[in-house]
Amino acid sequence: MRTELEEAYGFLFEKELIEEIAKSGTLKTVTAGDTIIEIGDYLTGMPLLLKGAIKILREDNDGDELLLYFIERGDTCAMTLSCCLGQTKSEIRAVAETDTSFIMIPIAKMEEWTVKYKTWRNFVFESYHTRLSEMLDTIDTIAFLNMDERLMKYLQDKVKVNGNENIHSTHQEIAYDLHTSRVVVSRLLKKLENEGKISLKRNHITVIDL
Amino acid sequence: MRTELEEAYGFLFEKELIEEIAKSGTLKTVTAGDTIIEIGDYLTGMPLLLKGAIKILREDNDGDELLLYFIERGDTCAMTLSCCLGQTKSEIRAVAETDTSFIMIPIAKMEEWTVKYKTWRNFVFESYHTRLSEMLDTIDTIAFLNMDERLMKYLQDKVKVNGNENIHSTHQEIAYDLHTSRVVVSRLLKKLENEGKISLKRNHITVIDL
DNA sequence: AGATCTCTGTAACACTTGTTACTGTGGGCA
DNA sequence: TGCCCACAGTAACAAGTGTTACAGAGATCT
Repeated sequence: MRTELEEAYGFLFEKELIEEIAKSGTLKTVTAGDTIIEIGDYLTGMPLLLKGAIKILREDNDGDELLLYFIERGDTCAMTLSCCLGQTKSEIRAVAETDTSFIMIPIAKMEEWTVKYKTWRNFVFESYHTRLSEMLDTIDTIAFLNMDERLMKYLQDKVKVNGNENIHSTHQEIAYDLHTSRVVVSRLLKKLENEGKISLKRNHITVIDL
Repeated sequence: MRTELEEAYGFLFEKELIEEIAKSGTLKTVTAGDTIIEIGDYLTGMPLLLKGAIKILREDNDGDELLLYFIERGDTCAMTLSCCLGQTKSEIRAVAETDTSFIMIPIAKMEEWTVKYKTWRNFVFESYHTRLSEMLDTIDTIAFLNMDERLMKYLQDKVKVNGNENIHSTHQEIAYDLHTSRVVVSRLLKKLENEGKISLKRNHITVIDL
């Protein structure tokens, strides 16, 4: 854990803070597909991502889902942060996109470090900033783009966070993330394939050139 | 200014902090319709709303607009906050919804107070929290609701921030905020009128019961 | 191999939203 | 008063997306 912590956050935090994090935090490891946070959960801490990627989902009253964004190494979930500080329930679901490891920081420490370490304070503010930007980006996407463009963006993001042009998803899974129907996804994927941008196989999409 | 400051923030901040705010901040007054922040602006400070309401808009590359949310008394714009701290350009436009007055806080003070006053720190975090919630709400709205439901929500919000059931807007203005076309708005408004929920006059909508 | 199940492809249709075009109307102004 | 202009109402159509239904293809299990 110590090595990974240094690797992902060493350039951000001073030695003593890394030390404190290592001491107070608990290492968690989850495998792809695991639900890390469920909507309505009370959060006991805030996660610092060491390895892997997490996808953050929103759900409406009818159980319809929508992918908000991905979180990667070096990120924390400001939504979580926000929930911790406000002692409110989580408004989002977090699911491991890949095999993932992260450190859980107890709430109490967060406040303490905010006063004690400037680097931590900056990190927290920076996290809020990137999270707000990410949310703006999400809004742009759903407000200004058509479904075919959203799908392309989705595939690009998938390739990026997985570090692999091969996407192992069914059309139905993609449909959930984009909050549309399987048929629509199949239709648009087929179009992309005909344009030579991707290649389709069962349970498996290969991105060629988007 | 002092009185209004006490009124809006007295229950949040201690005497000394209010004092400091009054000393360092500059009072600004704008009239309905004025643009306060333009996309791409570098921000020199962060606004604390005293009176009135501000609407926050997003714009895409084609110049298409979308209303994100309203800010009211006691709020600050976390987006601004975020920009200030990150020293980045504004990603949003802020337009006075009503006649509005606010205090501009210089960036330097923000950092200082963050360390010095717990109440200020909490306020900043709280602002981020409410802003993230607001953004989530916006995402829910555009992702999960149909245009007729979005329109109803919009009218309700308008009534709330203006404190008046009479809305002085043209259909075109509403269409801009909702990122749709004038014809669509007219169509849906007419439907709402037929359902007895609103009454329509030229340049003027009265909300009866939504 | 055959049975079964999940995933994908496709057609046909419905619904919502956006577009174009035209009409009428209310209000201000010469 | 009459003209003009911005605003609102409406129809007809286009485009995008969602829904239903069904067929076939690929994987898995016995």
